[in-house]
Amino acid sequence: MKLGKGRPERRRDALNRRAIAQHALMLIDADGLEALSMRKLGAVLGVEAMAMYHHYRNKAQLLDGVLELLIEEAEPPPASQLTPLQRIRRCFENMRRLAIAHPQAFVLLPTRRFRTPPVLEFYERLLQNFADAGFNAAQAARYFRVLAGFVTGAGLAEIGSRAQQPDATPVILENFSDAARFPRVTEVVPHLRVAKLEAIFTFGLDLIFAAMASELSGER
Amino acid sequence: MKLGKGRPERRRDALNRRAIAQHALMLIDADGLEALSMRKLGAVLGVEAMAMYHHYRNKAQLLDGVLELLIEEAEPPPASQLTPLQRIRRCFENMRRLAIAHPQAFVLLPTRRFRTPPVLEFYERLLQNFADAGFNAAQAARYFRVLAGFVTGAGLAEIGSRAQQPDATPVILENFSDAARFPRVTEVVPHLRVAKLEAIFTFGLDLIFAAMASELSGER
DNA sequence: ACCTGAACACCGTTCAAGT
DNA sequence: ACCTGAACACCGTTCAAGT
Repeated sequence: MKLGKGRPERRRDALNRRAIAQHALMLIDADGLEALSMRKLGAVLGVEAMAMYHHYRNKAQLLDGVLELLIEEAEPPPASQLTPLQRIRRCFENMRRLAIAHPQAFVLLPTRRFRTPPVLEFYERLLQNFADAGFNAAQAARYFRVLAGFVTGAGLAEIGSRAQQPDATPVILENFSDAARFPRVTEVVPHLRVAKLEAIFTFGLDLIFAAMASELSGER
Repeated sequence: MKLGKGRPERRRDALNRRAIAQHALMLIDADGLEALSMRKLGAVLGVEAMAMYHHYRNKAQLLDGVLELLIEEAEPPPASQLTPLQRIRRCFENMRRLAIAHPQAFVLLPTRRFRTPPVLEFYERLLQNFADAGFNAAQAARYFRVLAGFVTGAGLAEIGSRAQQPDATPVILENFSDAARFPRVTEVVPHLRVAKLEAIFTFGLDLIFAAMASELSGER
């Protein structure tokens, strides 16, 4: 039977790399990175676990596929919009949003190396904005590293704050006696509540971008 | 038989929380966080896997025990030494050293919440230095978050760079044709080699500490 | 080319039992 | 109190086989 009328559908739209990665991300969002298994993923996709090995060499490469989906959401605005510095800032603000939107998957961003073409293409576009802004390669490397370090580190910390209650802090103070035992922690913790984290993130970005702007204007 | 002469030794010095965590850290350092298993850890300690459950409720709490060992190595200098700002800086420089000394375990620092007493005590001592420097609680929260974010994020990135070759970069450019395809990445990557990372880290810390000093001197 | 199914060598954790 | 040993419900991945 060729392309006849009532020909049975190919499983469910056939498997492909992107669909597999998308469902993996959904499972991670729902149950956490550790809970992702090839078997559960297969069950969600209506397929045996081993079917995925035709599309990804192993689980590590599947996680690289998930990373590709994440960085898509951090894409800087096109070169036709805003100034280069503003585009760079948008990109890193998008990364913070990523931490909030995918708290369980976000750790892939700072822990997996950039190795697949889509991720390298993203990196290329981001670095082009540094060149457009007027930075040479050494300056771009410095500020990229400082920005990426701050944004990913702050993102992970913010995830810790948001993990449990909506107004949680990254520190767990169990009972009231802790106020006497940890007075400095007790007074600082209210200032690290979820509602205050965006202002702190902005504060950190302002600090770094002020240095970038002043370097570009030759004030150093 | 009570305390007689030739009484057989208690297994091997008896198990305790610290010894278990220390051997867990050794296994993580050797084979990675994912490779740590209760069974392998038991084998190293000459004991069944289940013996550890008498000292830690589960594997997650064991990892909190490993975190306690890590933060010991980041301890700020005592209040009798240096200025408060210098003591804070030393503490975060120690954290970077931690990333290099324990690259496979370092991710525990930004991903696990501060919940056990030894970790909270460390946090209390670190925050006391912010108070000593003259920061109020809101300022301490801001700069702590910015510093911790930058240091942990930069630490994770540096681990990626050091992962493979001694002069590796966090990006993998497979073949020469990539230079044409990713020109900006190609020119920036040499500036992110391992030998340059300490200078970039120092650059980032300088930037943040300059802002802290200027806020303290009332220039804002 | 794409998927299945059995098999291998592992996991964390429970429970009941030993001393 | 501290540890063992069997058992349960899982893992990632290999391999040979199906279509």
